[in-house]
Amino acid sequence: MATIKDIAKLAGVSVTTVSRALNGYSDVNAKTRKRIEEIAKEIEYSPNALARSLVMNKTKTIGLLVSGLSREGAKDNIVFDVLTGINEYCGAEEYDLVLFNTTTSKQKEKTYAQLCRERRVEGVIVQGIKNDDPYLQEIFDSNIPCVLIDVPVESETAGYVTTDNVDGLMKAVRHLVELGHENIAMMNGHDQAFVSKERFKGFELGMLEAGLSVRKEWICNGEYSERKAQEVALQLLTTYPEITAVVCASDLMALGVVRAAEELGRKVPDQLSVTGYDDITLASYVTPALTTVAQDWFRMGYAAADLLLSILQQKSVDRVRLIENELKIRNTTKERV
Amino acid sequence: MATIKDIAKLAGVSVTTVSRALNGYSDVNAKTRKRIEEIAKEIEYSPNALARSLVMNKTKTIGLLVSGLSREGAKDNIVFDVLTGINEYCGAEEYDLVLFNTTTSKQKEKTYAQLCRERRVEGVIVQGIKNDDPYLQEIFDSNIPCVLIDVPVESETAGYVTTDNVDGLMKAVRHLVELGHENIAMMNGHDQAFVSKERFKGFELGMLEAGLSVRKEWICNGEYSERKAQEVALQLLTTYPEITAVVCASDLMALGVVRAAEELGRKVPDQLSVTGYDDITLASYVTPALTTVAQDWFRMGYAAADLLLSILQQKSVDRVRLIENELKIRNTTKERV
DNA sequence: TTGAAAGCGCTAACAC
DNA sequence: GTGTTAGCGCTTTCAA
Repeated sequence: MATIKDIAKLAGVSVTTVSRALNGYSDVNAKTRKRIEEIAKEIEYSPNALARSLVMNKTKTIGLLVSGLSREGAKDNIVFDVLTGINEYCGAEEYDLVLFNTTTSKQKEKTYAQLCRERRVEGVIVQGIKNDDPYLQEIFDSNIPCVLIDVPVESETAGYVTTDNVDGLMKAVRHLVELGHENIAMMNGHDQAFVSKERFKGFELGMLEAGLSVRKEWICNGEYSERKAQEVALQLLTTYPEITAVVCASDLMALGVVRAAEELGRKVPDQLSVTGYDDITLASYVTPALTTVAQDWFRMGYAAADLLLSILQQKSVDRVRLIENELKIRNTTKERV
Repeated sequence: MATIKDIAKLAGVSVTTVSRALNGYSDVNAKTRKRIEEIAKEIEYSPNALARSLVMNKTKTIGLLVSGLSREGAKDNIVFDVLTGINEYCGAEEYDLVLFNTTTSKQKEKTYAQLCRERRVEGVIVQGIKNDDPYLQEIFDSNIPCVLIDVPVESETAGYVTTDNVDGLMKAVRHLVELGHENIAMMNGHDQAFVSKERFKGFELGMLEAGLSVRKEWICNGEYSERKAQEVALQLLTTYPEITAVVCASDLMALGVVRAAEELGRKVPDQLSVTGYDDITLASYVTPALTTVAQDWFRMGYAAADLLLSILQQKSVDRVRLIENELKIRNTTKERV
């Protein structure tokens, strides 16, 4: 593979001159530069990014730590959308992305900081990490520039992007209340997620606002899983048939709840209203189409990359980016009869 | 950031010894090794992969060239699934993945080979590239180890993974024929894809096998797009109401066809049978659930990584990997009335 | 405008 | 077992 040395030899100049010529420095004779450029093209020279990074101490690379990169993650297109957003922004800024490979088994061998330092990534975007992931503490402790999706971490070198989950869930509750519902249950995810807590807060606030009481037995955890939510909802709706609406913390769980209702012979939305959260692709394709709080995952990814690069450039920007959400009313919610 | 030099100084040995100790060579005194390892841990040393790669001429990195990494690609979870499969295999083999950023605008500035050589990736996996993409020729010409998904390229350094698309489509046709259909149309994708040609071949063969004639006017192109397919199908079914079944080259297009049928007041599957291809997540969630030819994208990604690493290790394995497909009979196909 | 030389952090002959 | 030395391909003082 051709190096600047080869070019230097062929052009009869020093490597210094070649380096300068190719990097667009002004103090190079026009003719020399031209000759060097020609030779470079001819011998198909491409700069060795490794060598350059080594000496410049900059890699133009950012790391991606993705927890949901598993077979299951395909159903909600969230991870994918975020990735696309990141990719879009980084592409424009000439940054490359490296996907860190972090199976749980591997986490024991290598710490987060090791992972980052080895590859000398300039910063990291973290997605889908749970509150109890050992890496999270490390992210806190290390001072590697980092942006998290939906996990609140703020520091000199870290920030996060999220949506207003409290408000998002309130929108869902309000909608249900407007439709006359009073016996509203909530299917939350699990406790290891920041967003779960926020969404629950939104539920409480929404109910409070409407003068409705929150019944503890009507709050369940579906582990963000369709199957689990279905199971739990079956139980819930059997025990408390007076429930007329269920707000869910994810679309997948909402799908599970709808299924449970069907199992019990309760038509959605006529005999049960259900709302989701996320607006995954499935939400609008399924029958009945899900009423849900839409999050723009692409924009979140895009914003995350933007924020990270700002941090890298030492810009003193706000460390948190809030992306808007929006209630999409479709066919799983209806007036209480 | 700590280097082996630092360790060497602290341990009072040479950098060579440190290097050897940390890399598990046998010719290091046990005590020396222990001391070195302790110091390394203490000062939080992590090896600089850049420096190592530079001298070893091996990066343990493979490049990913993904065309469908766009907002649209989220609907079919194909890209994501393949990525997951690749990630899974590479993780186990300690390879990292770098996502090449290739917006079309950027392709003009940087050639494929440049992209790869700059980052010194050991090999590349290419997904979603169209026949008319300028990069494809470059992939041919360069001798960078490469594995393509669904594009037949075979050489010393290149291979591909695909499914038997001819057979896959024949399965769909056979199924329809068994249900008594004779007036079968095909909604193909576009001409820039290898798989389109194969699937069309399968259609012809399937029809031939059943003693049915292929009518040219009944073959259309939906550009692998839901909307376009719907548009085209509307036209087709209006002009030729005698058509009782449509086989599609993708699920998304099948969805479009179903929609077109609905528009025309024709119930699927009662008054029109439709088959898809891919078995994307939507396929089984939509109502009616799509009868489709399932491809295991995860396995394809996994196999691609496996094949690429084999090529890298100079193994003289077969350059093509064929993954099985399977007809999933669901609710968009029914006996002709 | 150009070149010599040093050095980024690491590995690997080779010598001791 | 351990150290010396050279060198991977590049950028960057500093001097000419």
